Amino acid sequence: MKLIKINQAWNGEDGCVNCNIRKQALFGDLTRQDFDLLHLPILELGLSAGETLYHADDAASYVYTVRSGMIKLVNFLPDGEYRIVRLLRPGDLAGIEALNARPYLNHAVAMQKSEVCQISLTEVELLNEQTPHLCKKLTALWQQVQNDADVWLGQLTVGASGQRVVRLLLYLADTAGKSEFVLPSGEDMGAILAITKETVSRTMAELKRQGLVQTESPLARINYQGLEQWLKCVDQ
Amino acid sequence: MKLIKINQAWNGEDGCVNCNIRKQALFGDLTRQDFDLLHLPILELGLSAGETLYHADDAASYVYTVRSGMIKLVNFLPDGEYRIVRLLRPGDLAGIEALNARPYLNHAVAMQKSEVCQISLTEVELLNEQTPHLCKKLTALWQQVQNDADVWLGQLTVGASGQRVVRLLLYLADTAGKSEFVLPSGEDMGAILAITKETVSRTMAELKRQGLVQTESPLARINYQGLEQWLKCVDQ
DNA sequence: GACTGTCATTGATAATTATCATTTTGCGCG
DNA sequence: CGCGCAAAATGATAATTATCAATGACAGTC
Repeated sequence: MKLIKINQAWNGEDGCVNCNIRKQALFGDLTRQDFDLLHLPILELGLSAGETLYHADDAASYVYTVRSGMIKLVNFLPDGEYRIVRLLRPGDLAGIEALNARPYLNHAVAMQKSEVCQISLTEVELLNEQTPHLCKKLTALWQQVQNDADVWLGQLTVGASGQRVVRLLLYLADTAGKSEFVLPSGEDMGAILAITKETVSRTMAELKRQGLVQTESPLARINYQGLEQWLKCVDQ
Repeated sequence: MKLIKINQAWNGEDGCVNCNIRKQALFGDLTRQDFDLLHLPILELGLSAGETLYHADDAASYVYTVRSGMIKLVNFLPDGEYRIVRLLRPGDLAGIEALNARPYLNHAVAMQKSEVCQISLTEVELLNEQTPHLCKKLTALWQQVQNDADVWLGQLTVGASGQRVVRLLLYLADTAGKSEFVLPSGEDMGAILAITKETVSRTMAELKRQGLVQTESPLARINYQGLEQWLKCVDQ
């Protein structure tokens, strides 16, 4: 984990005011005056792929706004297996459950080179008392948590393995905003879909053979409509 | 759905002040003064088993605090199958996602005879602006959403069918606070665990044979520690 | 009390997926 | 440029689970 820079929260060309994802993120609704209430500068951190942002049950002091890349939230099972319960994209907030002095629920690990802003929990709680602008955004971020859980439970852990893989590809394309995106490792895809990496590999191979997916090193490009069609046709 | 009574929010013997689950519920932290800000009385509704509280995508005007019984949140899949994504117990809030003018995400259906309090969304939003006491509770309720999603994704949709059934039984005992509770139908258990009702039935039969579970009409009594042991031993 | 529909149970079989083993590929690093 | 490691791909087999079908239990109704 590497310190990239320190933002003087509002001012300066690298301040929040110029942040390209601020609108969607925690501080999206704050005014100039609100920012003046912040006591500490905001640290921006760089993570390389595989690096851990925090561990479950860590005493939590920060939440993190994802600026770029992708962070996975991981649960470890008693038997050593692991399961990915959520993927965080730019604009998402990691560690939101730490509000009200709760521990982190999961491990947060970067899946790619990523950047996050580290925000002190006490600052968030103070701000939340002194301005009403944070509350709405927090609610929206909580709704996002529920939304994601809904997709996970309703689509990604149901049905045949092929359907799950295809739905995941569509989901990744949706969140990336385009049909080209960084493809998670086979093991990670398995941990998301609750199937083995071998089954993932076989399904991906089949989809490539059908020309619906192309991979190039870490990137995948998918035929979005083709995969949607595939979902409808198969249904088996 | 049947109107049971109308609570004058604070006053009276049937008011919120005397509610046995208020401490954990949405209004748990409100003061006498806060209640005076409420304009409308609170309706208490009775649901019989199988009755629908609201549908996904309904224009949402209310949230509901569960007072007794159990409510399931259901998603329907394109192919007609359904999936239960959460179970709501006394103290839980149904329709929390409707804050900020969002539609309901799921269908809410009573699994047993249940009672809920109907709370107007506009009242919640007004209260939230005028007193800080609601915000903390709301956060706690959101955390509960995430917590449940975590359990669902991390334990109930992973591993062999037997493990899933056992983990669900332990979960139901935990939320009921005792080892005796109303057992969902086989189909519902399947919809929670993403397995078929037949597989559920076979597993339950085996557990009964081993004396770890007893059923009596709608109730089940489990040997909690025995099932925990079973989980450890099996691991297969 | 017979009827009827719903739900649970159980069996037989087919399909799917996990597991284990092996080979291949790709990539970082000296 | 090759070495070595890790991840992916692939094959063979076993185990699990879904599916289909039939039966049994039970509650509500006329």
